[in-house]
Amino acid sequence: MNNKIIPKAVIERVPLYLDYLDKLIDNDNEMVSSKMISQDLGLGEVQVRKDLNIISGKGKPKIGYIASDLRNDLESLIRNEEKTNVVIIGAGKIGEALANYNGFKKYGFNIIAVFDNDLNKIGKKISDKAILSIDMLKDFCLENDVEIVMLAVPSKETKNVCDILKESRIKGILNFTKSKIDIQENICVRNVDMASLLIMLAVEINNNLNYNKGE
Amino acid sequence: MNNKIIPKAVIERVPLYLDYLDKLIDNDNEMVSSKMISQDLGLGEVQVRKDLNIISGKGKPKIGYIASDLRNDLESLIRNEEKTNVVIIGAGKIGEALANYNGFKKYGFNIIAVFDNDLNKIGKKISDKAILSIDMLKDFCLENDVEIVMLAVPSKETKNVCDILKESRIKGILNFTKSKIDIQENICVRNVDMASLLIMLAVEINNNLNYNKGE
DNA sequence: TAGATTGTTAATCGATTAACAATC
DNA sequence: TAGATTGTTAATCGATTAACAATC
Repeated sequence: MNNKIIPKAVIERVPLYLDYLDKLIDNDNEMVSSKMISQDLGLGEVQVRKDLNIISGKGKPKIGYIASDLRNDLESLIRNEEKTNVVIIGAGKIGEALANYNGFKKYGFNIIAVFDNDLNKIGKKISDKAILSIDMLKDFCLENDVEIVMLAVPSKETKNVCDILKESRIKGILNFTKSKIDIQENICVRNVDMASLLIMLAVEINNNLNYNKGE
Repeated sequence: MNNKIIPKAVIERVPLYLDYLDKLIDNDNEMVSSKMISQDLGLGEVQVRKDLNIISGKGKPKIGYIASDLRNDLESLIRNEEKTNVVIIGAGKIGEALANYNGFKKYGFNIIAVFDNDLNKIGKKISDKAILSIDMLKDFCLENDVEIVMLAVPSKETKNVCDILKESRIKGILNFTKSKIDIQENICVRNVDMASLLIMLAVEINNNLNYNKGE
């Protein structure tokens, strides 16, 4: 269907648009225009127009977009299936926070299990999600069509887990470990590192300060 | 001193370099070249050379960089003071995960307290850090020179907290809430949203798949 | 028709990459 | 000196913005 490749810069803004539309639809707004969105989100008007055109392209001059249609097009960008199955690997602090977080469901992400190798944790639950043994990871993924893995294990475990994942037919990894993921097999990887986020903020702050002090 | 403005794209790579140098120094390597770094991190050679030149500029032809000097220059990008004081606001799942995470210290970030408005939590501790009442937030920040705030409260609380923060002389906010932070006052904001990260990964996956199916 | 909003084409800006000159 | 690595200048690429034509 939609076989245009979507520029990376646009992808970064998809969650923003989705969220905005959700609120709009909740408030019973039927129509929406690029101008509205751009103003409310603080983005450029042309930028939004261009983004929406790439993503949906169903805008009508003078009228704008039908909010629910636009939402659908944004959503179909995220997944083809009814639901996207996700598992969390690592039942430590981060894994637990992820399992408890309930903002994923709304976008069709279904967290169906948590994996760990700690015998004290296996068998227990985190907010309704069973903690299973890493030994079952591969079979579980294959049987349940798991598409995405959130990886939150200690760094030294990363390699082992990745070896298992290679054979688990998953499509993407959200990597919360410090280790670089070295997987070919056409698996998408996005790294999330709390310390990095803090560092980037700090550098921006210092830049900002130096700049304001005058050149 | 270093009053060059550092491009955003370079800032994104600073944590990567820092981490790489840490490992290198741990293994007693004294010297390092752009080529080494670019190969190990999978980046372009010229890109690394240019980045390091902007960040440090102390490279010597034929020799390369002194690893520890380079590390220092990267670190001085992060902060001018000895330590950067940080507080966490919100002692929920995310706040807790952040407080427990101990990867911040290494880069000079000092998490000195957690704030919440839940009387059941105030007075307790999360891994050594006291949970204090939000009422004390402003004074605490002023007295302790808090530079950065990690904000992990329920969305509806965001506005209130921001009003307090405006008067707390902080310089940056790492925003884990869904709400847009509307603060002028020269405060840097970086938004972190778990759902967004997952969405971006999912879009990339679908893009990738469509692309591979041939145009 | 007139006005508002769309999509598109061209210009600008910033980041990456390629080519090369400088130097320990 | 020759070789390796640096920093810099110019070319390319991608994203944003500005200007405008198309249309409900």
